[in-house]
Amino acid sequence: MTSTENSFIDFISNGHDITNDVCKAIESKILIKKVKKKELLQRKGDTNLKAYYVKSGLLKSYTIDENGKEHIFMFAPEKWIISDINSLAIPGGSDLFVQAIENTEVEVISPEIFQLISDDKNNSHLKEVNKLHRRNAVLQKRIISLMSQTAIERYNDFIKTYPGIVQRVPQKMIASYLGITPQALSKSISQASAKR
Amino acid sequence: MTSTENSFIDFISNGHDITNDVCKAIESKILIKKVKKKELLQRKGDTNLKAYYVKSGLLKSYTIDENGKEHIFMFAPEKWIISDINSLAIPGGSDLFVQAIENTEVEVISPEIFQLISDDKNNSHLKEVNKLHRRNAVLQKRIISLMSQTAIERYNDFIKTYPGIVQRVPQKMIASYLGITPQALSKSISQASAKR
DNA sequence: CGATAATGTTATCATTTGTTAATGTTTTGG
DNA sequence: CCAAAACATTAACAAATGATAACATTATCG
Repeated sequence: MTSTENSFIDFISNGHDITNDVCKAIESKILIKKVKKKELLQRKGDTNLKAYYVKSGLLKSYTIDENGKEHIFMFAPEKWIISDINSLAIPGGSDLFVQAIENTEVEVISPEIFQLISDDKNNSHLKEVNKLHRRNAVLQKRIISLMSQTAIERYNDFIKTYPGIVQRVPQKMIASYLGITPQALSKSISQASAKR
Repeated sequence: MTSTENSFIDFISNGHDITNDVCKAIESKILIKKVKKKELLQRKGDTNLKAYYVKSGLLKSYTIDENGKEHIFMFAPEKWIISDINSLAIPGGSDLFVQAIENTEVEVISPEIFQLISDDKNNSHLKEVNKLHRRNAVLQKRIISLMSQTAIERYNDFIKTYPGIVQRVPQKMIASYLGITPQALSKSISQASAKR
């Protein structure tokens, strides 16, 4: 990855050997989309799942439980990919909503594009698998964190894990990400700073 | 998968087109290991990571937090694969311990075996990726569950997700999986049954 | 079998987090 | 700039969960 990476092709080219043919085939299928703040890219239950490479702006993926409460699954700032492609392998469509927090420009990546990459014999598939493993590891860490840490501890970890995001999203979203109410987070933060 | 699947080869052959050569190469590298109850297959921090296909018995993977409390990440009964192969992509070695709950027979799968599968051009790599996506989806569901459900709700889900396991593991392990103390689970269960 | 360890239950009290509501502040968009 | 919406904070009380301890039950293994 160069420091100027700003496209899905750059993103996956990192460490991959992608043939020029495949590269062009992919580029021809990638769609650029601009979404405004609060606009939805994907709804829970959607079956035509896509992935989104964020060129600029900020997205979130989240679920809404039976009580109508929102739970953010992840944030995706510039150069991140957000998707619920998982759900391709699962009946019932997407579990998640994807919505723009800021005005955002994304590259829309359809499942067929992943297919192209996988079909490219010159490409080292291990890299793709490796990325899935990394994602897996992130999820694993988060589960363990949810089971073993208190909300304020998770908050402090969050700040380290997503530097800069705290400044860009309302605190209630961070609470949602942490799995607690905005009130509880506000309380925790003020108590924690009072101790110092 | 046939209903008599009882090996890693059977497991990955499901839906894959594996050449006979690769198949034999894999088989020659798979090691069968018997572990007794409470025996450790892997320790936190281990760098020579393996995956384990469970032929019989029952394994758990777990972490131990700063307070010495155990948090179970997953259970693996017969025909499941347990691994922290994720951590291959992450510095610092494994996050998890893997230990036998019952006397267990496993096939030890080293990373090079995954390499063999990935290098087999006749094999549809998408299937491998698909499995990772499924695993991903499971983790995702669990995170959402941890954020949005109460302990007793997670317990009821657990019973559905892992039928039969409730009978095979001590309740305190289920508590650990759910992210609560054994006492809290005992309380929750008795309260829930009292309401009926 | 019998001693020991492991597990499950119950109880009490503390802590964390949730719920609801009120209020003040900030942001947004016309 | 102004009105409305979104957000943050605080408070009082409820509910869930944790910590600790005591005790009962069950499993293990020599």
